[in-house]
Amino acid sequence: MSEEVIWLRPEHAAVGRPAERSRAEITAAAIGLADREGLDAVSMRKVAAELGTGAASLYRYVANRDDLLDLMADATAAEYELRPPSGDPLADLGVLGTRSLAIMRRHPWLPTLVLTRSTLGPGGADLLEHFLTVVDGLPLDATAKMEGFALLQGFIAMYAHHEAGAEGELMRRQTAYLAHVAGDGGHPRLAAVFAEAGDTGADRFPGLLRRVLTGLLGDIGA
Amino acid sequence: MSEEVIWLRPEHAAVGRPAERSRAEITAAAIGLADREGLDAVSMRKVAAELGTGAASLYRYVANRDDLLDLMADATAAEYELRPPSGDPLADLGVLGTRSLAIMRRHPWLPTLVLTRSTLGPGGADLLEHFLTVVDGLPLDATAKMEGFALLQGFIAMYAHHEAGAEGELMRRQTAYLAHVAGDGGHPRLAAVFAEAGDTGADRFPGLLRRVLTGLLGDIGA
DNA sequence: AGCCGATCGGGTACGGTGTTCGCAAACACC
DNA sequence: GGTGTTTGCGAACACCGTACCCGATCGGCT
Repeated sequence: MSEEVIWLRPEHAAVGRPAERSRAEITAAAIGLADREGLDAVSMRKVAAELGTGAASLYRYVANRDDLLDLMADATAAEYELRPPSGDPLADLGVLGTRSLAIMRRHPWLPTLVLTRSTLGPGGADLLEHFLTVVDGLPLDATAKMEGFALLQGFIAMYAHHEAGAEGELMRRQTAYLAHVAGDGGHPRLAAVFAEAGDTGADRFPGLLRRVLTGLLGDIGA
Repeated sequence: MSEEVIWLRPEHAAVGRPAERSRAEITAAAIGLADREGLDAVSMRKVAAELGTGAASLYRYVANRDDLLDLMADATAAEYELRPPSGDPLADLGVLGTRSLAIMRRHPWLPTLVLTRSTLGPGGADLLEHFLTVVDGLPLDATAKMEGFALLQGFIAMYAHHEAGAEGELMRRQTAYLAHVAGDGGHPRLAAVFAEAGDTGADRFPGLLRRVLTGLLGDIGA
């Protein structure tokens, strides 16, 4: 029944009783739920309740929960506003990365999905095509371009993931522990880092993004 | 009860009935289970069964399942064989990254944990200290060094994660879909990538690692 | 107009999960 | 030897993803 990715399976059958809902509608409900209460709240029952129906009904639209997560992740790609390349790949990738971060800030659950199951649907494919267009002139082979795309997406997801958890309880505990270890005498460099501290509110993203990009492009066009 | 990270809580009480097991023993059982059957198989019941006891008993050693996952991830850091810096940071980071990849290949579940909850325990702290020692002479501020550590770990986890799933069913479906999209006429660059193909078995890791590292270190010392 | 074939809707049920509660058992110490 | 404290762990709870089944509902054909 589900031997292929969901986007290769027909959404509705051609004959029989017509469906009352659509994949898009269910995806929207799931995204709203995740935005409000986090990814763990996206259970089949809760999404179904959001639509005023029962959990079993969702399986008419989606083979399993992972399919739904894939739909959610791919749907966010519609929030890009892809512009034709300007001719300056580094600048274009900077803009692309910034947009990506903005989207992930809007959907705090997205980094987790990107990092653990990076599935590409129609939206992801369009995004990938755009990326390939931007890096078209660069002296990179096909594999390197694909690696670049994955690496860029992954890096931004990591940044957003970290940023989203920065104010959370887990991060508080982590720094508390590292501070503890830094004071045990056996980790002088770590202690030095804590001393230098300097958690100035400056946004580190642009600089980091540039570093990653220069690494990606093989230090051309800096 | 569990306001702090598990490594800041005493493993055993000083008085009363002595415990029959240890965190290390439980961690080892969980790691064995994960190595054999994957991370999803690491349920409290299954881990307990591995030790010939009941699920509830584990909660005397661990506050919840996430604590156990943190213990597992940190325990793998013991598999590093950290050597004193040679004076060539780029080379040292190269061997460090290679070791990291080897460990993640041994424990296919590790990348997921590193990517989603990058908690540092005693092992992670030692690793971080080692990293800081290696990059000590470089003209980077404290924040940049910490970012470099996170980025390096994250990148290697992504690589290992992708590599582990390369032969799997999900990846097969993904490429099947992308091939389908590449043939729809609307994604010429993607089609070009498929045409260039060239999935030669060459190991891409060393080159990729070098790229990421040069990006990290601000293109010094290449 | 009426039937028929096929799909949809969704209640119910199954097996599994993380976690809490409560109590009996086991030890260290006075 | 009693006592205080901790551990071991079966039972129970709430929730999860998912399979099954059957009545409801439609389009197309006769």
